[in-house]
Amino acid sequence: MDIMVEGNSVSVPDGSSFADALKAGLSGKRFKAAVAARLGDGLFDLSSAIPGNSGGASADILAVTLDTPEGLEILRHSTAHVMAAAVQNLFPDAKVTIGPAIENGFYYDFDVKKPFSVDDFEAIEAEMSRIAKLALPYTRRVLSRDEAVKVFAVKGETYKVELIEDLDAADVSLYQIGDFEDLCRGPHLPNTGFVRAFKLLSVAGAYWRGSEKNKMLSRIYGTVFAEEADLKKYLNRLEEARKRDHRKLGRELELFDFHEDVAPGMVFWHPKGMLVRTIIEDFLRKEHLKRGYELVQGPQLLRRELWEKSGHYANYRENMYFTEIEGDVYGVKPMNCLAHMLVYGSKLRSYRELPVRFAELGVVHRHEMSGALHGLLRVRQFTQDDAHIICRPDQLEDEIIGVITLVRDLFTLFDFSYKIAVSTRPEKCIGTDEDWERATGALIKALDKVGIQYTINEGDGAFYGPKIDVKVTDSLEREWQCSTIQCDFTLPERFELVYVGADGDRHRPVMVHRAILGSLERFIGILVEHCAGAFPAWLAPVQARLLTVTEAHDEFAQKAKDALLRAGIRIEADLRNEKLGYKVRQAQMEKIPYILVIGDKELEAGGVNVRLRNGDTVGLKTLDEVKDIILADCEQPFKNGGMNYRFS
RNA sequence: GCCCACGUAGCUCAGUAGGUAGAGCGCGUCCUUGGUAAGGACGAGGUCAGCAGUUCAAUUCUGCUCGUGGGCUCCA
Repeated sequence: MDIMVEGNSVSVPDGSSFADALKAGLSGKRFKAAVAARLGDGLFDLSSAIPGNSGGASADILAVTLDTPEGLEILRHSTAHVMAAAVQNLFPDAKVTIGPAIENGFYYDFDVKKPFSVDDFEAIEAEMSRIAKLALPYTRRVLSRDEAVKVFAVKGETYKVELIEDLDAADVSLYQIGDFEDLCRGPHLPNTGFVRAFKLLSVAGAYWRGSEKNKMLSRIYGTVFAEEADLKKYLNRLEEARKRDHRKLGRELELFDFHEDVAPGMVFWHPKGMLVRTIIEDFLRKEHLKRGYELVQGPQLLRRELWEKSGHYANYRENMYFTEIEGDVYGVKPMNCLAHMLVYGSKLRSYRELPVRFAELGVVHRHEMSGALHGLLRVRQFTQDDAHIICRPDQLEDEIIGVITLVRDLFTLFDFSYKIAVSTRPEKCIGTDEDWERATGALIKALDKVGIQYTINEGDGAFYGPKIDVKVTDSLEREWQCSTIQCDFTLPERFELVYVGADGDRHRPVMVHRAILGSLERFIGILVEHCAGAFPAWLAPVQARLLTVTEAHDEFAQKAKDALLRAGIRIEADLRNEKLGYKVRQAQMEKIPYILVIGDKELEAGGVNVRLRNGDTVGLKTLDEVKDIILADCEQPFKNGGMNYRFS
């Protein structure tokens, strides 16, 4: 009995396959809905839908529908095959390499004489559609390695031969659609007919196997979804992300810019951006002092000998700037820890003094590869909200708790979601077993005590100690590492840091490097995208602007401005000889939270008419009321800005 | 660094099949005193990223340099 679709009613008999559903004209979503009641949670056995597959334990068992994460991955991987088939039909010389599903789509790398360009997309997409409409089955066969090598060698697919030769397995699986056969673990869709809502997005160069020693291949990125509507939604989200690009908003809102010709990768902060930055900096300083940190500051330049002692000269020189004068070579600091250690070591310290917490908004320079630079998100000169905690081993856990609490509080304040990972001992490392156990244990216990979820990256720690990394997610769904909390066994050793214990002997302290926002530049870049440039009132460089209807209202506007300035509100008056609509438009495009209009009515009432940047009107208010409204708003960091902001 | 694309007015972009360039916004001056997203007129602004080469002639073609954008991790 076949699947029957009549209007909204669907009957799905036992043993129906995904292919049957397609034949009956069911979409992924409707099919899922139809089977959910029968098999629970949308799971469905597709094994019988795969031609040449007899089912059973050794076969591909697909228990998915297309719009689940598992289903999308299969759809995307299968679409990559369709694209490769299309490319080989159109460009017979193209050699195929690899083509996996990725987070929001798929890619395939080709070796071609002339790299692909977006101009090729139309033809490739048309050929893909043609292949998809044929609903060609994906057929699977298993060959021994030697047989498989022969198959690809005959076709001249040298990359595939290399891949197979590097494999450990005795047998490998191949999947074929039409004439196109690819080395592939699978699983795949029953047939190419499912590939409908797809789009090619971009071309890029990519090294064979990711190594810059290898040949540069031509990569095509694309995406595919179960439904046309899902694809549209995704493309709209990309468009929204482009509107929020911090580089665009940075210029439009006069926050910052770059002068690439004279200082690539280094920021010029304009008054409004500098104000935002200063507000954050002031807040950070206060918050650190509250939590028992002390502020210090070291020099930008330190003699080469010191970098040799720390190991940076041997390991990090490529990324450092150097300058020479009168025969002395100085390194521009790429991190702040050395100066902090010198401050610590300037006198003999008792165990009673510990922990010592030195904080610095430290300006560092790192020579990143030119191709890696990206607006505020990857720069060569940046400011870390850095601190070094030097403590006794028995204090480590409490100190980590303090740092994690700060991480939690700050990201909550800024309305960010974040992910935490603990990286443990790598194979190549220094320090004793005891050191590693205690430090790693302290990190994990601290996270548990604060009650924050985390994942563990086995063996991903630095050679000098375990660490906690925190990543926040931006509006493009990109993850950016912000916080890092690193235990360090090596620098206290190299710099012979000591404290005098209760026993009168000298002991070696532990050092924790930590930054919370990471780099202020990067953080502000992420923040601008996060809130689409509509800063919450407490951060907005201009919190309110007074607009006059005619010059008859200028005098009162001036008085109102002075009164609100004295109340601590960042306010401007727009007294220009322009129409009200013009001034409103401009203030709103600048995303100023409060627009205060003064005309005859307001003059008579002795107040202002309040309008919000989302277009809502609050109405006539006295100056005292306006003051209270704005100051109260500042107490609720993200109520009127943040992700709630919408472009008009 | 490497691959591809790109670099024209402050911004967003058009244009020149080789004969030194335009629009809109912004900016300036003047007119307009106007009630919640653009009132009008006139005007100023460009060594067409930089350096070389080909040519009678280069912003346009070629090469190099600088810079920008998308990528270069996610195992067939």
